[in-house]
Amino acid sequence: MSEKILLIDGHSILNRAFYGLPDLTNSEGKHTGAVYGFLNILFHTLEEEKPDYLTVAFDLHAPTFRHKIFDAYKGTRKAMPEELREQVPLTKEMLGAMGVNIVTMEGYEADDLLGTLARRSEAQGMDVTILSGDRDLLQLATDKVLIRLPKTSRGKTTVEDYHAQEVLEKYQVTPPQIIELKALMGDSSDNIPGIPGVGEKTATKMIVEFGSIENAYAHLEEVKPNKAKESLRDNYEQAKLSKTLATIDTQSPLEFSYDQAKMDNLYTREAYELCKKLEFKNLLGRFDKEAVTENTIEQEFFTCSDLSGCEALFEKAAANVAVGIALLSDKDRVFGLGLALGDKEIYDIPCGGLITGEYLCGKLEALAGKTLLCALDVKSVLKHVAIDAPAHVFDAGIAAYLLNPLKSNYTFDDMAKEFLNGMLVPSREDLLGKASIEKAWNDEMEGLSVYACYSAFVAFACHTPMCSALKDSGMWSVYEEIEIPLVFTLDSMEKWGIEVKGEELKAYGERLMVRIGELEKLIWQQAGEEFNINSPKQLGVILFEKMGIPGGKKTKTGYSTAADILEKLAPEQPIVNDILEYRQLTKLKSTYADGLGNVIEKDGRIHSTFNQTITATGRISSTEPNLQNIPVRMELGRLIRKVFVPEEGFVFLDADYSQIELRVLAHMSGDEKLIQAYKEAQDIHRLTASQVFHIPFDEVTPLQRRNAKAVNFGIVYGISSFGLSQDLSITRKEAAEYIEKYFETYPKIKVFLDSMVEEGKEKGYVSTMFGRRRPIPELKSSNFMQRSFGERVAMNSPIQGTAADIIKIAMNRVYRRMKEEGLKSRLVLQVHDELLIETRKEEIEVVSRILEEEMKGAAQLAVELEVDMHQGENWYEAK
DNA sequence: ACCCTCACG
DNA sequence: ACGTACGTGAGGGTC
Repeated sequence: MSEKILLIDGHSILNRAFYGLPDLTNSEGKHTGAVYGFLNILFHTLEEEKPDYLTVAFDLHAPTFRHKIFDAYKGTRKAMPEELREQVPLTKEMLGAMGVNIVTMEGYEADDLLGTLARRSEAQGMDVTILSGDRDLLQLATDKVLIRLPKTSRGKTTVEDYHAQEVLEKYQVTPPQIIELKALMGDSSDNIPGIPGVGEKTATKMIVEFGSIENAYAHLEEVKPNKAKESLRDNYEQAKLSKTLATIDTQSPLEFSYDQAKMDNLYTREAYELCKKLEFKNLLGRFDKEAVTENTIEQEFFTCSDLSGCEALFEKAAANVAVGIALLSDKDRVFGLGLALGDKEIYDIPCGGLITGEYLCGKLEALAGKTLLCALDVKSVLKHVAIDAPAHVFDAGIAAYLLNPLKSNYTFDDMAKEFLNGMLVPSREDLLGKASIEKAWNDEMEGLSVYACYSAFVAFACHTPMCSALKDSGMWSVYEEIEIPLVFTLDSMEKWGIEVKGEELKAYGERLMVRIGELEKLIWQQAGEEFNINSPKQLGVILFEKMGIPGGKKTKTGYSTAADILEKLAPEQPIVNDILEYRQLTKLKSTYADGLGNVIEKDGRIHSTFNQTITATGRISSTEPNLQNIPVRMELGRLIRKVFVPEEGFVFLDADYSQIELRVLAHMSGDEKLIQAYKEAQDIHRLTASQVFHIPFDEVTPLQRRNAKAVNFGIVYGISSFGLSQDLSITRKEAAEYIEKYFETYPKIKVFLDSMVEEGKEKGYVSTMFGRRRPIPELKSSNFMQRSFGERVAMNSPIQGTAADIIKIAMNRVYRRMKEEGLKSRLVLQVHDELLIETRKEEIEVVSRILEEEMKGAAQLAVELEVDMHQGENWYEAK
């Protein structure tokens, strides 16, 4: 078999990669997308071609022979965006690091070098493959010279392959005749003039018939159509010039050594380091770890699988100030442990033989009092390891969340990059793909032990820098006094769960189903056809086209059929009311009756997960299932709460803060009038109405009260006249007047809200009373919408976040007191301003007192924190 | 995977 | 002129 050489048109492939792929930047802000794309194309081609020699040709900036014969020639000088230009040297550096042969020559374009090498190699009996994005190269195709043109569209790369035969098939001309075509048609990107009035069709016809421009000129009378004939006659000299310009010089005096072009291992240590620097993590997997990672942390990873070794490790760990731990586990099993004792002592301890999950957890429990246990997610560790001492743990996930609550997840690779001096480590997905821990364990995936080691190491190594960052930003107390104790409070709530009567839930669902069936028939009847009522698309067509209900488009994808829109549009239409009822019932059925039924565990209870690192403001969230959005506003939905019941011998005590956010606002703004209002009245909305509209308290109409209430809400949300007008179905002007009057009544509130926006713009973040921060990058946006959003967020977050801080403090205190006082009652749910306690009947009085004391006493505000409390045999009654 | 709708605070 | 109230999660439809 003959040898093969792969020749690459450097600039042209780089161009393809730049325009075909989304741009990337590394954390230093360097543009790297084109380099990355180039390498991907290179690697793929190498895998397909398996060449013996490899060379990449680049243009130089110096003028070429073409410029000498034609002033206007552009060639490689066409404008290149700065983002791409700066990637050229980077690509060359990368190719250099991989030992790839690069050729350039003054006075010649890359095309000429490729052509020269193609002809020389062909003459030596080699097969040649040229990789380029430029169709001009097709003139070089022969039986032995393959031109490959990668095309990227919509992220997918396909390659067109051309030997001489394929050129003939596609263009009806031979490869050398491609030059004739280009000379006739011209090429605006190279500034090759071509001849006027001749496009692809005419040019092809001419060359197919006459073979060349010269021969066509010789038979000028036969050239058709007339326009082309005249143009060729008038522009013959120009056409010949264009031909010279378009011809690739295959005889350039290039000095070339096949020795240097010989394929060798590209995956060198230098290339690896550069890939790391540029953060091409997906490419790192291509490198042979053993050969390139001599100086990386993975060298310090060891597996310990014998009991005596394990004992020694834990003994050593106990002497440390801190250790990193990563418990490999799922909900009910432990598979192993990652343990980091230092930067150079990182172990994974898989379960097996005498090392059982119980053994490891017992060891960790014993270790907890002696050394600080650092983990990425302490709550998940608590599921297996009985620790109840906040002072014994460090939670890197929570620290990272406080330092930037806007991220969607907190992974160890991100933490390493951010807190360990840009250290690049493989991500969980790099190591395990999409596999769960259980699957990775069962499949004996290699990455699992590496995953354990990295997790433990990053948690360990981040401890010091994260603590410093928390202290520097004034969030240490939020971390230490609120969030870390909360880990244990939430863990306890998750473990207890809440009892749900499955049978009653089922019966409720069946009752809904009867009415849903009726409504479905009714709706279909009125529509005159059967359709999927749950499909907003189909429903839109029925309502707004078939039935001709007036109403415009509202969403990006079509008609809006949201409840508030339908209510405003056609409150009188029977079908609309039926649809709204249908929607309500199907929601109750699918999300609540069925949804909750599916997550009742064997103990008859639902164990939701309370997530501590999700929200931007500091609230917690609840998932699988979400127990923070159980219906309450509508009676039918509210009935679902009857299936949430306490265990035998217990009752529910439900305690909720009364208007906590508005009280927080009163405190933070220091507005005397609002503070005074809270000291005087129970009905703050009525009082607001009376003060804002200058009416005696007793004469406030229900409508005025409703309006005042909406304004109060609006203030907390970061007031805008548009939002308020939407909510109250009034004009924007009227809404603006309400707001203005409100601010006249409570002037310090305006001052406060403005100051929050100001502070946000200045510092880039706003803070709660307790120092929790929320960054607001949108405030710097040049986009009006974005910036306005940022302003509303700046007004809302300190209020919502402070309320979140307060209830978290209360939860921790309630939890601690019930524990310390040896009570059997337990906290089971938190719904932002509400706590639900499953209370032992004989403890009702003491727990009520604890709730009231700790909730009211969680913060000292200028206004009282008022708490409403109810007792019941189920959640419905207790609310 | 993304949108729409709707449940809660 | 832009086109929204703040914060969430789940289910169903659509592509």
